[in-house]
Amino acid sequence: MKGRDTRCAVRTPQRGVPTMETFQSLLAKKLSDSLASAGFSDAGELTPATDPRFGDYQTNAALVLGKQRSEKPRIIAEKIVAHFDVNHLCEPPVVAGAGFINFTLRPDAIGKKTVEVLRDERLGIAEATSKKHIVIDFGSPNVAKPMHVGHVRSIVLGDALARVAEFLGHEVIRDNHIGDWGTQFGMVIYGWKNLLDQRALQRNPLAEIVRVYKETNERAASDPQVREACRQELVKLQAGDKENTDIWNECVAFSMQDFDHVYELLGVRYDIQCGESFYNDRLAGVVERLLKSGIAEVSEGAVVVFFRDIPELADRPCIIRKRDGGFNYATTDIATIDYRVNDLKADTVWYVVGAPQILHFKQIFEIARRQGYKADFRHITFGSILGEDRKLMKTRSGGNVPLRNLLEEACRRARKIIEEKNPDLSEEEKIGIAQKIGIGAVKYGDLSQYRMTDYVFSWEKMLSLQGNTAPYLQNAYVRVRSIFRKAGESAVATPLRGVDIGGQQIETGRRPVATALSLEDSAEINLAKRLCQFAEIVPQVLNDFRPNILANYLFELANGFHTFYEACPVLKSEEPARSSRLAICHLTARVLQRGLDFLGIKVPEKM
RNA sequence: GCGCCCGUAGCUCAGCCGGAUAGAGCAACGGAUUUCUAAUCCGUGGGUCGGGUGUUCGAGUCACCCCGGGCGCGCCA
Repeated sequence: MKGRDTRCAVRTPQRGVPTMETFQSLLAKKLSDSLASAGFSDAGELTPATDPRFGDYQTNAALVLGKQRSEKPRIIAEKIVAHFDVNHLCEPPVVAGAGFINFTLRPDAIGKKTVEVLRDERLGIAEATSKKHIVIDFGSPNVAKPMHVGHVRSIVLGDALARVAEFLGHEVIRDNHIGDWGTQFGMVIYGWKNLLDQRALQRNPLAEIVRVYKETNERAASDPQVREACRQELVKLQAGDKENTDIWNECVAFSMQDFDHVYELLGVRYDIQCGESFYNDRLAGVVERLLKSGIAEVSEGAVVVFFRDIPELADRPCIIRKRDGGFNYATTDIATIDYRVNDLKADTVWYVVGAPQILHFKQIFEIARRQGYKADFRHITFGSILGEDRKLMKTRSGGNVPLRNLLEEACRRARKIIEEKNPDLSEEEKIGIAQKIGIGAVKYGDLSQYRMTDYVFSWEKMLSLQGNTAPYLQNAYVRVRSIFRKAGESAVATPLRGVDIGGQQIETGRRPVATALSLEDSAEINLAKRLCQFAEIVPQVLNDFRPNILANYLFELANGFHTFYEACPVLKSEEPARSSRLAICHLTARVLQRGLDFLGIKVPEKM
C-alpha cells in the first residue's frame, strides 16, 4: 500500500513538539478506532471526497472489508458508522453508493482548525517522520555550450523538489553535475587555438567559444585531419598539458559566469558544483575495483559490465573504459555515486535528468547495487518542451533557444503587460514586478504540468491573467495585500490576539483570544477548508515527484479566494465576520506565498 | 527487432497506490462593476478517456494485443 503514509497517516505526536494533525489524519485515526471497536481490521483508505456532493472526505473501507469477508459492504459500512465518534469534528457519517462512507466537516471545526493553521509557523505541515540525506542532481549544463530551454525543466523541477524536501526536514545537498570534461574539449581547444577572435571573446566570451566549437565541429565532420588534430588536443588535455589546461580553465570560468547569471535570474542556488572533471582522478580506481570484484570484465579490448541475468539489460552492456583506455560518462557517473554515498553520506540520490537517459541510469544503478550500495537511487525523468509546431522547441534558424534569452524575453513581455495594466507604478517597481511575473510564469508553466508529458510552450498562455497561470496566483496574493494596505489601523480591531496579520502583531487588550473563526458564507467556508488542506498536499509532492499537485492546489486556492473576494466584503463587514475574514485573507496570502515559494516563484506586493 | 514514455472536450492539460454520474483552463455564448485592484466572478454548451480483449463488486487508472506519436539501444554525454 505505497503512499498510504502520506494519504491518511496517523502520526504519533513527538513529546514537546506538538504536531498539528490534518483533518485527513484526524479522520483516519477516528476511522481506525471505529473499525477496531466494530471488530474489523484496518482496511481501505480515507481520501478527499471525489465530489463535493459526497462531503469532504470518504472511505472505501467497507468495500475492501466486504470483499475480504464476502459480506455486503453496505451492512459493514453501517456498523462502522455506528461506532464512529464524530466528536464535533464532522456531521454523522453517511453511507452511500456501493458502501462508501462520506464525511462532512462541521463549519465550527473548520473555523477552529483554521486558527490552528494560522497560529502555526509551518502552516500545519508536519516534518517527515524519517529524515533522509538527499543529494539532488539537477540542471547539469555543459561547459562551452549555452544553457537552453532543454535545461529549464531539470533546473526548475529539481529546485522545487529541493525546496519541498528541505521544508519537510530532510537534509538536502543540491549538486550541479556540470559537463566540464569530455570529448567536446578536443574541438573547443582546437577552435580556441585556430579560430578564436579575441575581440569577440571580450565582447561575449561564451558566444565566441560556442562559435569556434560549432565551426570546428563542422570542419571535423568533413575533414579527417581536423578530426585527428582535435583528438590530439584532447589527449594532451587529459595528459595534463599546461597550455590546454589553461584554455580549459578559461572556458570553464566563462561558462560559469553565464550559468550564474541564469541561476540568479531564476533564483536557484546550489550547495556544491562537482562537475565531471572533479571525478577525473577517481576513474582509474573505479575501473580497477570493478574488474577486481568481477563486476566488470574485458570485452573486445574495452572494460564492460554485462547484465546477463536481467532480461531487460541482457543485451545492453555498459562500457566503463573504452578500447583506447579512455573513460566515458558511465565511469564518471559510477565515481559520482561513490562520492555521494561515501563522502556526502547520501542515503537517497535523485537524478533530475531527461527521459532519454533511462537506460543509462538503469545500468548505473544496477552497478551501484552490485557494489553493495543500499542508497535509494531515483531517476526523475521529464518530457520535452515543444514549440507551437509540436516539435522540439527551436529558434527560427533551427538552433537551441538559449535559456538566458528566453528568461529575458519573459521579463520583457511581463513588463509590457504591467505597463498596460498599471502604468502608474514607479520604474523600480515595474522592473521588480516584471521579473517576478516573467520568471514565475516560465517556472509555473513548467511545474503545473505533469512532468512526464511533453508540453507546448506558449507565451500567451503562461502570461495570461486568467486560467491556471503564475500571474493569476500572484494576483490573488496582490489582492490580499491590497486589502491590508487599505485596512491599515483598522485591522488591529481583530479579536485574534497574538496572531500576526499583515505584518503587525495584533494586541487587543482585555478582549478574549478567539480560538475559532466565525464562518457563515459558503465561499468563506470553502476557502477555509482549502487552507486547511495545504498541509495534506505538500508532502504528496515527493510521493512521485509531482510539483504539479501543489500547483493545482494553489490554483484552486486562488480560485476559491477570488470567489470569496467577490462574495464576501471584508473591510465593510461587521464583527465578528470582519476579523474572521481578515484572518482568512491573511492566511490565504501566507499559503500562496509559501506554496509559490516551494515552486521557486516570488510574489509581488502590487502588480 | 528490442526497450521506455505518451495518446482524455475544438485547443492546452489535470485526474498519485483501481472507487460513485471523467474534471479544469483557453476559445465560444449569456450574465455581474454605487466595490477591499473587473488583472475578477457566476452561468451555458461541449467526451464511444486511441482501439480491442481480459482481471473484479468496480477500469481513464491494472494485464495482454493492436494502431498512432516521441525517445533510446557497447566504445558521445
